[in-house]
Amino acid sequence: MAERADLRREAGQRTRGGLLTATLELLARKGPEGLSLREVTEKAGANVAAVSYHFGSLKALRDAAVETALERYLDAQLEALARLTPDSTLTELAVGFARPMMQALAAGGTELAIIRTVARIGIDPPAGWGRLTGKFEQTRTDALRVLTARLPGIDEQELIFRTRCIAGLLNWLALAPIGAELAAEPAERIEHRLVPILAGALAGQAAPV
Amino acid sequence: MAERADLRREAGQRTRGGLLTATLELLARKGPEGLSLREVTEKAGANVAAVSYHFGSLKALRDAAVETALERYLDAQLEALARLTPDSTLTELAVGFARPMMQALAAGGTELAIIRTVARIGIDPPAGWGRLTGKFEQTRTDALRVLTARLPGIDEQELIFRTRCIAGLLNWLALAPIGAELAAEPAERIEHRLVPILAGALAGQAAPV
DNA sequence: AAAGAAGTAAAACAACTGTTTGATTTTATG
DNA sequence: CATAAAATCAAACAGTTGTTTTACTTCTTT
Repeated sequence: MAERADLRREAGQRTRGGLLTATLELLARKGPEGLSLREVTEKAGANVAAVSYHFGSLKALRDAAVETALERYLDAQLEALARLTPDSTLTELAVGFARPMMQALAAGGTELAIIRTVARIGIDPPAGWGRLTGKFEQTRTDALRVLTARLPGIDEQELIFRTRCIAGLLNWLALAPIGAELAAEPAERIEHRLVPILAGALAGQAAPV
Repeated sequence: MAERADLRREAGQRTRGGLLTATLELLARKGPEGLSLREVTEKAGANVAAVSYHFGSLKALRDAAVETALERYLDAQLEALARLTPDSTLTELAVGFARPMMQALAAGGTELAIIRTVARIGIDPPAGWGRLTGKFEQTRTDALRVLTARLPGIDEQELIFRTRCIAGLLNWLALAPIGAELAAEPAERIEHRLVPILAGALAGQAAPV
């Protein structure tokens, strides 16, 4: 029977998925280097051989988990940026960048694990971003459309740099203790505090006040 | 003879110091978790037992290296902030924060290793900052003096948060590839690009433009 | 010159790492 | 029901980890 075959496959995919989520959480906590085979399998309730069986190696499992995390985050990011129009403000752009990160920070659990992993690989990026390069660059062009309209006269290269700066700041908040402190507050208040900072960084401040 | 005794001690302190700087560079490259005993000793040209002999354990060596790095960086930071006066501008404050990090980024070598280590422990801070807590808080009060004067009407708690944000951004630049790209440019140009971003983040931008 | 402290060095230690093997169980299909 | 594929499991693999032990050299002091 075909349905029973699917059930069997589901059972197989269950330990496979368990390994992925366990890896995700450990990645977020200890980073790519600190990932241990026994830790992963114990957390997932699976045998050590399951990693070789389902993924081939621990490194392959790690890469798969990282790619999963990055794609989920990029999708959330692109969705938030899709609301931008040609005459969106810098503040709205900042919201588009901050919201996915902040929501995950407030949610905790797997969501938090994902953005932490994304932030970690922002420090030590894997050799090839593979098929996610497109989505990644898409976020940049989305941002650039608003920035060139709101900040004419500033070099496009410079605008890209500022975009990467605020992304870096958000990544830092995902990893460092200050982000955890921030996450204790209600989500809307987080955004209210953070967005002016991001928008200010994007706009820059040339003259001394 | 006393001079000969000193020479002997110098020989002892030489391998001790070699272990420290080797640890520093490896910490900067692989982080606190990725530190390996054999790697350290080979890089320092010392025997594995030297670590136990001089520091007691690898963890103790790591802590000693971290403390050394943090103190050197805090001293540089405090020196830069000491130039601030009651009527310094936000830009000058941003310079005070950015300059030590940027100079080290451009210098490379041990200087770079130090700020990378400092940035890493910003993510995973050791349990007790120990005797460095004072210097650490000093940087915050130095910044606060300028901020409260230039940005009246903003909550002091919020100003501290913004200070930590720009420090986080600088830490991110020390670790992530974007920082390495930035470091390829001449030092004065780096500052010229970075300071407006930091000052803008400190000032914030409340209303949509 | 003898005794002793300070530092170095090679080897062995148990505990861990990721991976593989072979047997066993579970499930789907004939 | 029988057969074969899919999945799980305990056990063992070789390699690495940090630490300790022991012997040895080097230098200082008496």
